[in-house]
Amino acid sequence: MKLERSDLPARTEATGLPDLPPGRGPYEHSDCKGVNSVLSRVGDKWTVLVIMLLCERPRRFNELKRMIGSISQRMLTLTLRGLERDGLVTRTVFPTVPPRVDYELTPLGHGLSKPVQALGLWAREHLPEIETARSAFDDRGASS
Amino acid sequence: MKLERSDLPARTEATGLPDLPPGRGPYEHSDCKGVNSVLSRVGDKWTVLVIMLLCERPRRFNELKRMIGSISQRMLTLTLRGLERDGLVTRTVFPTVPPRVDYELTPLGHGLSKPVQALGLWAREHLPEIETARSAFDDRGASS
DNA sequence: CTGCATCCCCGTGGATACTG
DNA sequence: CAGTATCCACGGGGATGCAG
Repeated sequence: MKLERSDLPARTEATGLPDLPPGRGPYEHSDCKGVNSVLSRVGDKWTVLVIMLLCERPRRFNELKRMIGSISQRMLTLTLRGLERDGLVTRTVFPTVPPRVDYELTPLGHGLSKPVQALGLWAREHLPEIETARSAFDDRGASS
Repeated sequence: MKLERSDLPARTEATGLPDLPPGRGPYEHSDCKGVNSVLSRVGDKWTVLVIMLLCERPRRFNELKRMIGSISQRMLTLTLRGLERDGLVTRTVFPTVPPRVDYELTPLGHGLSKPVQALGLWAREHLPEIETARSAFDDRGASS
C-alpha cells in the first residue's frame, strides 16, 4: 500500500482556520467534499461505536454484535463494509467449519480513532453543559 | 480507553433520542446516548461548516447563507437552531427595520471547534489514503 | 432580511427471513 | 456463525411560498 502524502493542503496552523482564498465566492474548498464524506461516516449511527470497540483489539462479528446489542446484523455489516472500504478496518476470514471473521483496525483506523476519541472525550466532558442548555432552550420555547 | 458509567438524567422526550430497550448488551453506557447525540450533530451535513465559519467571527444569517451557497434557508435555520439549543451559538436579534440577526460561537462552541478542527484536519491529511482505499475496494468488488 | 410552513423525494436504518 | 435480500417506516433535507 502506497501512501501519497506528497500534497498536504496548505493550512495556517493547527489552531487557526483553513486558508480562505479571498476571491472565492461560495465557501467551496475542493477538500470540502471529501472531508464531509469522512465526517459523515464518523457521524453516522454506529461507526464511532465500532471504532471504539475495535480500538482495544480485533473482534469477531458476533462479538461486536453482542457488545453493541441494539444493532441489527444488517447495519453492523454495512458499517463494517464502509470502514473496510475506506481502509480503516481489515476483514480476515477463517475458513473453519463454524465460519469466523475477524475485524481489526488498520493503522489508518487507529489514526482516526485518536481525533474521534478526542471528540468523544469533549462530548462526555461537556455533556452536562449541553444538556443544561438544551433544557433551558426547551423551557424557553415551551413557556412561549 | 475505559468508558466509565456516569449517571445521566433521564430526559429523552425532547431530544429526539429514542428510548433504549431494556435488553441491551453489556456495553450499555448511559453516556453513549449523549455522546452519540453530540457526534450526530457534528456529523450532520452542515453543522461543521457553520462552526468553521462562525469560528472566525460572528456572522449574519444571509452572510452564512451566501458563504455556503448550496444550503437552503430551511437547513441553515434548522442547523443554527440546533446549535443554539445546545448552547454552542448565541442568536442576537437587532430589531431594526431590515431585521438583522447575528450568530456567534459561545465559549462552549469554541471549545467544540477544536476537536472538530482536529478531526477535519485528519480528514484532509488522510483523504488521499482513504480515496485510494475506496477505489481499490470498488475495483475488487467490480471485478468479482 | 429573516424565518416558518408545506410538500415531497430519497436515503438511512430497523425487522425479518433466507443462504453458505 | 457470518452474511445477504427484501420490505418498509421514518426523518433528513431540498424547493417553494408566505409572514413578520
